[in-house]
Amino acid sequence: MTPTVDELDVRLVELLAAEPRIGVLEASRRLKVARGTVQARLDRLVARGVIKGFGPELDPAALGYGVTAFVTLEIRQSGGHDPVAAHLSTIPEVLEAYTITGGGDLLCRIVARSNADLQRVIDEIVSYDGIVRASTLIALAEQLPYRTLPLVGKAARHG
Amino acid sequence: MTPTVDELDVRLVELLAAEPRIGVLEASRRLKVARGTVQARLDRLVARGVIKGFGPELDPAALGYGVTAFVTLEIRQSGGHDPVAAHLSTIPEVLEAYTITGGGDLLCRIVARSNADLQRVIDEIVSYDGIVRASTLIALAEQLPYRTLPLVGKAARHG
DNA sequence: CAATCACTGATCAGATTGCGCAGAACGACC
DNA sequence: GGTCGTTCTGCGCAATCTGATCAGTGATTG
Repeated sequence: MTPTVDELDVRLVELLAAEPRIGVLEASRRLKVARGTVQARLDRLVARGVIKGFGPELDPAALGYGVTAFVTLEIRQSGGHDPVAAHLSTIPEVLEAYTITGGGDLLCRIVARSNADLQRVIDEIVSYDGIVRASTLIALAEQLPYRTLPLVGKAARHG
Repeated sequence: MTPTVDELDVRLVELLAAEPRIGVLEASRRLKVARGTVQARLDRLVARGVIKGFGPELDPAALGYGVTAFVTLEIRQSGGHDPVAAHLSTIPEVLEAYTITGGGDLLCRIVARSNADLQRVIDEIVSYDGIVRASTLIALAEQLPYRTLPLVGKAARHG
């Protein structure tokens, strides 16, 4: 299988990650390649889905949501996950949710304005009928902020 | 406390999230405000930290890392978390890590190319001296992809 | 060998950016 | 009521960037 990305792609992605606001032209200068090349590479990366988008990254903490928690939900067997996911999607504080191994449960990441507010959010979550139980882990500190850059380098080296 | 964001900020952020590649000028046309306003709002949002950046969002799955898992690490008491975090940061497959309530443990999100590869990653993680135990939850499906947009709207309404 | 593909370096018109400025609207304050 | 500070507007300019295209070149492949 052809490597998904090559060395130039990696340099391009890293450059864009470091200085997102530079344009294609500037990027081509930094990378010492023709502008068309950068344009083509970018298009290809987006087309392949390696780059999902360039949307603004929002910081919940800066919006006042300083408390992060991980909640494991136990689902009632009947009904399945989809209705539950639909319910979760209506709650803004639920940032993401995954089904995980171990009895058809869900793991979701939620945020809140305070510990008291966290209680409110959890109550809102468990208010749904199909949810049997919720167990919460509060995140105390972010030891390693979300990142994907090292992965690109590895993917390129791996081939 | 002054609301972190107002209604115009929300519309701006939502617009940028929907179509990240449009420029300031186009955004000002869509929002029916002056270009300078959009520029000022954007600068302010970035300065406040609400917008952390515009970097490319990478999809691990498109890079061949289709398996996601959440690993809870039990840390040896002495030594603290920092050395462990440093160790984790050297492993590209570890995308993020949080300290969580419940005995000084760590929760981290990792990815791998396959279940077999997952074993390799976990081995690499636990190879570190300060880690006593690791328990893994494999993500079966992404019920709710990571999102923060609804939160902005809520933050604005809340005031 | 010929075809295919990616990269280069260049051109072009049109659009966008960064920047500054004067005026108007708004709320806060005295 | 008057004044100030802030924000938004609408405008203009020079400089830059974009999207598109084209011919030439080197590498790879069948």
